[in-house]
Amino acid sequence: MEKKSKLDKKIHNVIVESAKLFYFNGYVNTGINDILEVCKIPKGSFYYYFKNKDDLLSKVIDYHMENTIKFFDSIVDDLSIYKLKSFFSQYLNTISLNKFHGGSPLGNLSSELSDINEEIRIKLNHAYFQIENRISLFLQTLACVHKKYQSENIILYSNLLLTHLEASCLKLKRTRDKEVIDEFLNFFDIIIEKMINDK
Amino acid sequence: MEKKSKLDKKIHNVIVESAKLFYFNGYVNTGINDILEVCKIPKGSFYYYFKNKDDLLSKVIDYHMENTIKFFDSIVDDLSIYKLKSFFSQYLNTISLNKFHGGSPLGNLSSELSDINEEIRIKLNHAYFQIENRISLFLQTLACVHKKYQSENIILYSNLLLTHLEASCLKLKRTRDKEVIDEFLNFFDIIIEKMINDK
Amino acid sequence: MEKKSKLDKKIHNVIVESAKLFYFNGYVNTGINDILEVCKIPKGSFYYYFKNKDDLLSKVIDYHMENTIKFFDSIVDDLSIYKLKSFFSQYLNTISLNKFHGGSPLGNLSSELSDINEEIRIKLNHAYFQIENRISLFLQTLACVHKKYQSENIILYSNLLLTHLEASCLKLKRTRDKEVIDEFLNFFDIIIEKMINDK
Amino acid sequence: MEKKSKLDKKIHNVIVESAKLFYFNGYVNTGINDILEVCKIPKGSFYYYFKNKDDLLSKVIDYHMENTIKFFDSIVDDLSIYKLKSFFSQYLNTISLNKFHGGSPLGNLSSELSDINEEIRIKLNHAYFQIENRISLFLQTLACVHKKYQSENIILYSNLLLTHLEASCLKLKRTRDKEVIDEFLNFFDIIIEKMINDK
DNA sequence: CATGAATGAGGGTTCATTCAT
DNA sequence: GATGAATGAACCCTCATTCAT
Repeated sequence: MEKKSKLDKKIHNVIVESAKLFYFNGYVNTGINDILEVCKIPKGSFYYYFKNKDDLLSKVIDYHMENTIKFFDSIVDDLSIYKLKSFFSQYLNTISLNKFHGGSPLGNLSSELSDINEEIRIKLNHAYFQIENRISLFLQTLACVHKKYQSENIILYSNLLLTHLEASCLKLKRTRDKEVIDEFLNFFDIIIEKMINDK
Repeated sequence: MEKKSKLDKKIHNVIVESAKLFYFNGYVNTGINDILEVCKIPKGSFYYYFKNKDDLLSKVIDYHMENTIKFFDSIVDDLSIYKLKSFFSQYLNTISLNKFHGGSPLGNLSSELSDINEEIRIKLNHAYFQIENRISLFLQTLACVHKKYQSENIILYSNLLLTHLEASCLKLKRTRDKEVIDEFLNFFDIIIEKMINDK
Repeated sequence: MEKKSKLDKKIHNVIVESAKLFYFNGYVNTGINDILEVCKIPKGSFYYYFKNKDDLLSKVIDYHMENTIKFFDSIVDDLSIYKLKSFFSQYLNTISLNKFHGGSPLGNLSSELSDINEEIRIKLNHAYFQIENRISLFLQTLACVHKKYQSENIILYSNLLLTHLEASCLKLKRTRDKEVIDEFLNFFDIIIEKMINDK
Repeated sequence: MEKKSKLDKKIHNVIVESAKLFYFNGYVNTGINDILEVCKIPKGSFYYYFKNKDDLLSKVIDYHMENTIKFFDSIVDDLSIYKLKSFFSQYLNTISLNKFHGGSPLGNLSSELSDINEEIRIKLNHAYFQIENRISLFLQTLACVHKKYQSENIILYSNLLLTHLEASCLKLKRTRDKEVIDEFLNFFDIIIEKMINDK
C-alpha cells in the first residue's frame, strides 16, 4: 500500500517520540532539545523535517487521531455493546499501565493550547469530531441490528461517552486511582441503560 | 473577621491576577514578567512575597478551591435539586461569558502539571476532594429531606457530576459551542433520574 | 552574437534575481533560501551554478556594472551635455519609481562589504572605475567638439558627478523625497558652469 | 551637569562599542555575541539594558548624531569659512586614520537599513536633518557677518556639502585613496566660490 | 523592608555549505 | 549532471532566580 521512504520513516519516528514527550511533559514544557535528544537527530535535521515546532504539533495531532481510530477499530470489531465497553475500558487501562501518567493525548493538548493557538484549536476540534463520529456510527449501526438500542439520542449519548472518557483520563492522571475506571464503567452502564429505555 | 494588612492585600492581588494568567495562558507559558506587568509590582517584590513560581502556584490552587466552594455556596443556598443544576449551569455559563476562554481552572492545572510536579498533583487532588465532598454532602442532605433522592450511590453520582463538569469545561473551551452546556444539563437529568430510580 | 545555452540562461536569471534581492534587502540579509524561492531552483543547483554566495555576489557586481554602462550608452547617444544630464536624471528617477527603494546597487554593496571582503572591495573599485571612465571619456570627447567645454579638470568633474550621484541615490532612499533629484540637477549645473568657466 | 549612574555608564559603553562594531562590520553582520565579547558583559545583561538589538541600534544612531554635532561644534568655533572647511577635512581624515575603514556611520546604516526598517529610516532622517541644520545655520550666520557670503541658496549649498561629504566617506572606504579628500576639498571650493558669486 | 540590577542556561529558529546519490 | 537530505554553528531572545543594597 503506502510505501514509506527512508525520510518518511525518520519523520514519522520524530512524530511518534514527540507525541510521547508532549503527552507526558506538555507541549510548551517540551523543548526542541528534548526531542533531539530522544530522537537522536541533529537540530538542523529537525528544521529540515518540520517548518517549526507548531508544524510538528500539527502532525502529532493527526497521529493521535489516527491512532485512536485504529485502536477503536481493532477492538470494536463486531456489533456488540460489550466491545464498545471493552474499548473504553482498555483505553483507560492503558493509562494505568503508564503508571497513570499522561491522561488523554488530545485532551491535554486541548487544555493547554485551545486558547493560545487558534489553528491548533480548530485542528483538535476536527480530530474529536472524527472520533465522536466513529462512536456514534457504531451505536447507530448497532441500533439497526438490535432494536433494543434504538434511540433518538444516539448522538447525545456518543458525545457524553467520549466527553466522560476524556474527563476520566484526566482524573486518572491526577488521582492515580483505578477506581476512576470503575466510575466510568458505571457511567457507561447508566448511559446504555438509559438508551435502552428510550421509548 | 480576618483583617488583611496592606501587604496581604498586595499578595492577594498577585494571586488573583496570576490565577487569571495561568487560567488563560497556562502555567509554564506564563512568565514571571507577565505577572509583574499585570500586577505592576517590582521583580524583587515578587520573590519577597513568594518563595518561587511554584509557591505562587500553590496559593493559586488554594484560591481556586475556595472560590469554587464560595460560588457553590452562594448559589446552592437551599435544599433544591434545581439549585444544584443552576450551579452547574452558571459555572459553565461563566466560561461562555469569557468568550469560551479558560475552561476549568483546576482542570487545566491538573492536565498540565499532574505528571511533572508531584506536590502540585497532591494539592490538586486535595482541592478536588473538597469540592466533591461539598456536592455529595448536599445530595446526602437532600436525600435526608426528600426521600425520593435516597440512593446508595450518592458519592458515585457526585463524582460523575463533577467529573463531567470538568470535561464539559474543557470541551467548551475547545469547541466554543454553547451546545456543550445543554449536553451537560441532559447528562445532569439522566443522573438525577437514575438516582431517583435507585430502588 | 553570444548564444546562451539553457544553463547559462538559468544562471543569468539567478544573477538578475539575486541582484534585486541584494539591492533591496542587503547582501548579508539575503539568505540562499530567499534566492532559491524567488528563482525556483533547488538548493543543490545553486551550488552547482556558483561556488558559494560570494561567487554569486561577484557575478552580481559584474552584472550591475554592465547594466549601468548599457543604460548610459542607451541614453547618452550623442555629444550633448543635455544627454548626460538626462542620464543622471533618469538614473535617479528609476529609484523614485521603485517607491524610493534600493538606492545605488553598487553603492549599497560598497557600503556593506568594503570592510569585510577585500576581494569584493577591489571588484567594486574596478566597476566604479569603468563607469567613471565612461563619463570622463564622454566629457573629453565633448570638449574636443565643443571648445567651450574644454577644461583641464574633466576627470575631477567626472568623479564629482559620479560621487554625487551615488550620494543622491542613498539620500533618495533614506528621505524618499523627490527634491533630492532637483538638488542633484542643481549640482550638475554648477559643475558644468564651472567647467565652462575654466579659463 | 548630567550625572551618570553606574548603570548608565555601562549602557553607554555598550552603545559606544556597538557603534564601532556596526560601523565597521555592519548592523546585520554584527551578532549580539560579538557585542558581548567586546563589552565583556553577559547575554542576560544585554537584554536587561536594551529591549532588543533594534533598540540598541536606535541608541547608536542618537549617539552618532550627538557625536557629529559635538565634533562640528568643537572645530567650527568661530565664523570663518576655513573652520567649516577644516571640519570637513578633519572628518574625512578621521576615516583615513582608521585605515580607511568605516566610511560614514550614519551613511552605512542608511544604506543598509532604510528599506528594511521604517522606524530606523525615520530616525536616520531626523539625525541628518539636525546635522544639515547645523551647517546651514553656520552659513547663514556667516552670511550675516560677511556680506560676500550672502546667497539665496544657502540651504541648497549646505545640503550639497553634507551629501557630498557622505559620498566621499563611502568612496574613501571603497578606494582607500586619500585623493578622495582632495576631490572633496575641490568640491568645497567650487561650492563656496559659487556662493560668493550669487548676485 | 523592599527592590532593581545581574545572570547563564536554555528557548525556538536560520544559516551557508557539503555530499551521497 | 543535478539535487535534496543533512548538518551544527550561529542567530536573537526569554527564563526563573539571586543578591547586594
